[in-house]
Amino acid sequence: MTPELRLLRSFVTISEEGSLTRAAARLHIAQQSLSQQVRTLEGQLGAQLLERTSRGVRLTPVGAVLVREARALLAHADRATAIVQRVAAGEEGVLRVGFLSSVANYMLPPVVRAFAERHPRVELQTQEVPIARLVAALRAGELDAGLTRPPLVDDLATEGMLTEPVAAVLPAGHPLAGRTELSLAELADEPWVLTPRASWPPWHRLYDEEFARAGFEPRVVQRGTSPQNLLALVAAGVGVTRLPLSSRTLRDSGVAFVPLAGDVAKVVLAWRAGHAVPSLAPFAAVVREVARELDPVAAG
Amino acid sequence: MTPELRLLRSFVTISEEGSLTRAAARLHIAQQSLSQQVRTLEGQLGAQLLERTSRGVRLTPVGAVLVREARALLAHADRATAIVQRVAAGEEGVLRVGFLSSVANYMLPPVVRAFAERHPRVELQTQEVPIARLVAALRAGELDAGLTRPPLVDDLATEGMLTEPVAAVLPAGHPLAGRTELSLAELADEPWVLTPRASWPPWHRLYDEEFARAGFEPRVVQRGTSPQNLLALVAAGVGVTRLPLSSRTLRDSGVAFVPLAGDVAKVVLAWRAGHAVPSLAPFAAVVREVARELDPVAAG
DNA sequence: GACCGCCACAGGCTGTGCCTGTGACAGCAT
DNA sequence: ATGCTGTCACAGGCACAGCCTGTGGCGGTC
Repeated sequence: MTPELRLLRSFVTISEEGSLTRAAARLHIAQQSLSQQVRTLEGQLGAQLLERTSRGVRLTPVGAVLVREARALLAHADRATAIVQRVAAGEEGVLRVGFLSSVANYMLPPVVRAFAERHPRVELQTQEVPIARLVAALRAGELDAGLTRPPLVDDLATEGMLTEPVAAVLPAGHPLAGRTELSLAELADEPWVLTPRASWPPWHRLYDEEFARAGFEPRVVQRGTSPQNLLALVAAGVGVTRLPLSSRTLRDSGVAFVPLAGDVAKVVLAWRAGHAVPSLAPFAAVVREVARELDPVAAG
Repeated sequence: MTPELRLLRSFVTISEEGSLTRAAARLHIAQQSLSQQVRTLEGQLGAQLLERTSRGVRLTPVGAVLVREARALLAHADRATAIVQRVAAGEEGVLRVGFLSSVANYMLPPVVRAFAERHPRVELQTQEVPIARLVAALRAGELDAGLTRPPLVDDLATEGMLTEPVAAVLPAGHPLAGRTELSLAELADEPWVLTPRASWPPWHRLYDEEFARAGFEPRVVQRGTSPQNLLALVAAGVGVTRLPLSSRTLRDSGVAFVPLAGDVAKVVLAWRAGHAVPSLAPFAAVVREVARELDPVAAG
């Protein structure tokens, strides 16, 4: 029968004090209770642990071994609870974060670097995932958080991290490519390339509203599944599209980015509502900070 | 606050069963009690450990870490109690045994060999010590046992291990050296060499009685502190002495051993009364066995 | 829509483990 | 010698931790 840690702790104290009376005082219990604890311990281990004298107690050989083992075990227990508490505090463990391509391209490197510096004991596992898979993985608990773009779904909680300008993307030689700014309405008659509606319906419902507000319904000549894909189609002259200005870095030739006046895109941190893992809070703090550095005005 | 092992054991069971109800059944307690234990655990660690669903429970990330740590800790605890119990059973540990010279010369090697074979996990520390130091070391707890010769003192417990013949030891050319047997009385007029009375008074009081029974008081011409010493004096022709027959092996020239009819010497295992260490019992068993092999008739 | 299995809440009981009071014993000083 | 002071052990009483039973809400399933 394995004794409880409490009994072991008492016994170690007794061995340190060499006296039940003094040990009891240190443990804030009565000497009689401690005497009883020792008897329990001796019963559980089936061996005499103390030699009782009229001037205190002395360890028997078995008692000495028990003290040695108990010390090690108690130290182990303290270490174990410390680990658990660090994990609970989000200071240690694993955090799995999915990034949307159009967010990863400029936020992933600084976020990873800053987080590794701030929280070296947390292993940050990142991956670039399409929106539908990201949402599914969050819901299934396969990812702990995602840096993505709204709108999402009700059962995911979100926190806005960044608001950034949106640009029209035109083939390099397009008549409007030289403009410093455009309104969406000016692109009413252009052929459009957009992502497939099925890739993430909530986005497309938002697009529908925005196009409707601009007074037209875009003529979609082709669908592309990723920003890179869309940029390639634009560069090939298939049509125009609309992307966050930061997507500029994804392609350096054949396309022109012209800011769309008043048009903004948000980046949010998303996680399963009610299932925030402990290290999510520190992570969110780091992302907020990185966002501030990327654009001190627009962040938040 | 460090949880008790009982709570950790319960939690590991819960993680194995994935359900409070089933785990409670396995632990032979009510589901409600187990639920309460988990709440206690969560309170002590300051973190949610389980995700309660309508179809069981699932570990939170912190809970998973706790299970991992708890498993390791519980295994450690089991190992520790096993060690203590082995020590308590005398199957492991250290045993310090003092041997008298006149016992060590023929018993130490077979005892050490047999004990090492029988109890490989007990470290047997042996040393050859004069009788007075042996008794003092036993009383002080510096030795756990001694293989020695009676009489000793009241506060040492003893168990007879061997009874062996005693011989007169004569210089090689002595007129009686050719005899196959002698009585003590026949040596009444010889010059004697014996150990100093102060080396161990109880022995000398016994010698006094025995010499008195033989009808004389020996004329001691010189004192020698060890069997080897006495043998050297006899070989030098200084006088005769009396030793266990087994002391023959201590010197192979210049002396003759002639058995003394009816005279026997005992070897006893001695230890501090009431302070027998656990591995003493196995040790005594081995000594008994070795004694039987040394002399199947006289042992005991 | 009723049933079944899950977990949580509430209240009562029991036994573990605490306390106080007391005794035996050894060492020490008077 | 004889009390005095320290030690630990024994015995009895009490309180609360931790168990039980009864009950309710909630999701999934038939």
